[in-house]
Amino acid sequence: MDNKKTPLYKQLKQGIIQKIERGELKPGDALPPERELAESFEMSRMTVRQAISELVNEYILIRRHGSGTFVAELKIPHGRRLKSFSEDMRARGLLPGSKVLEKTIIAEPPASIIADLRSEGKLLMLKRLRLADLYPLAIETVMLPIEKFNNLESRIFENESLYRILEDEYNIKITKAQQKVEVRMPTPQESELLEINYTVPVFHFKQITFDQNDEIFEVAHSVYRGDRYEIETEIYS
Amino acid sequence: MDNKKTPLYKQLKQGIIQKIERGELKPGDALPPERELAESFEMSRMTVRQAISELVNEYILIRRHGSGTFVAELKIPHGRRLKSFSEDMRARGLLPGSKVLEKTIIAEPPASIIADLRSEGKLLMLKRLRLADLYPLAIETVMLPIEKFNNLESRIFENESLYRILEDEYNIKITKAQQKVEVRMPTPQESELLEINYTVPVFHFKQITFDQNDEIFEVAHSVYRGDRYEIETEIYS
DNA sequence: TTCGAAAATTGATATATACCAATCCCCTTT
DNA sequence: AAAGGGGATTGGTATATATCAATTTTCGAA
Repeated sequence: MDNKKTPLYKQLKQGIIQKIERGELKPGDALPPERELAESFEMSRMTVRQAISELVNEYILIRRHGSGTFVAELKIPHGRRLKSFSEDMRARGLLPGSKVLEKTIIAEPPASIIADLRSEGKLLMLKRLRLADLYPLAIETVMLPIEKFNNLESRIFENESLYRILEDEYNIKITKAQQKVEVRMPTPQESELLEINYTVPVFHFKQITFDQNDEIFEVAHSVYRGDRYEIETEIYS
Repeated sequence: MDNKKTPLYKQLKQGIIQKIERGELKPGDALPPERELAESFEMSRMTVRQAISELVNEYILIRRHGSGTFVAELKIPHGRRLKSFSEDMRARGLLPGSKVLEKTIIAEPPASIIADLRSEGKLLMLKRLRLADLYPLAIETVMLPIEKFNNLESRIFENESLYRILEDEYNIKITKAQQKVEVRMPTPQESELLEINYTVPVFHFKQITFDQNDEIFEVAHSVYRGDRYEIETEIYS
């Protein structure tokens, strides 16, 4: 993990996230004190603080002055916070997982995708089976304009959050998404991958995601099992 | 401004916010470079960065490496407004309609509703078929604690907005709602009322609605045809 | 004039240090 | 055993400095 390209504080951040996702750190657990982390990872306390600060901003950790830093309790849905699959699962107390089904470069994207992305270049298509507690929950197909994300395909591994890679490696901050949700019956291929009977309906999410410059950087289609998933939202007038 | 109690970086943060609010800094405008701010406000650059970092996290400023720091473009306040069925239909260019199926007083509400409403009294149950351009689109079941709404049952007529009655006659203002959305197959009764084949899946919305005092005043269940309805949302992080 | 390389500018990462402030915890006193 | 005081622990604020990396600007060569 001593990659010279990735900043130190991001490496620490990743390490902490992994410990949480592996269950080595559970909600309510205390992190080692900042001074201790600094010493054991051989970095300055300021650098440790930068890693922790970002995690606090993402509601993953909580700081208590004089007391310590703790893994955040799983909470009621964060209003309408935009969540990645991993965050969503964690918030529901489930272990997120992922299995890459397809990773392809599409030279000539279909017209509907071009219209959504407002760009005509080549696409990276990433199709993943999403797991919750090791059982299939969703099929997610993400399409990204390849020219914006150099060498992205080689950085994608199983069980790693795509959004985190985009944020940490390409400095993309997700700010907004437009989403349409339909309900329909699964295709034969979908019901096989999701391991459901053909009589179980599915959610079909169609999402367009915007970065901090209000540019579209992703079009995603997700198909969720209707028998094991429900949407929770809080709406304001 | 040299208040010894408030941290330096917060003072700077406040100052920047005020300049934006007064219009001295407009969306798209560049802030002075960090080194310059540090010098003119007589603080270290790290302190300046802390102030700016918090504003970046709040999407008030945007940093561009090598270029500068800028005031963020205005966000659209809220993508997800709480809409009544009528508003929702009109926004989609459809003519809303309504047909009362049942209007009953329930003396002994089921446990699940008591838990949601946090009140044990009698309920008014109102079950309506919702129409879009005169065709059935949804079945909506609303439950209200009768003691809060004296004589409400006699004021409900066809094709009148329940929310409007509550607001005008009982001074209830809707502020917030929690919603869960499931997908499932319709019951025989539902498919008959909605005039759909038994193979067409439906959305099932379960909503708890809060008034201006954060008190729950309504529990609603709605079943929407999956072949003629889709959810559209805009999500922010 | 146009292209491209070099320089300047600006934010990003990282270290070392100092002291303040809230909380915790142990030990003394009652 | 309970209450209180006071030091130890832990996060919070602030400075000074150095170097890297992305972008913009400048300016010379073609």
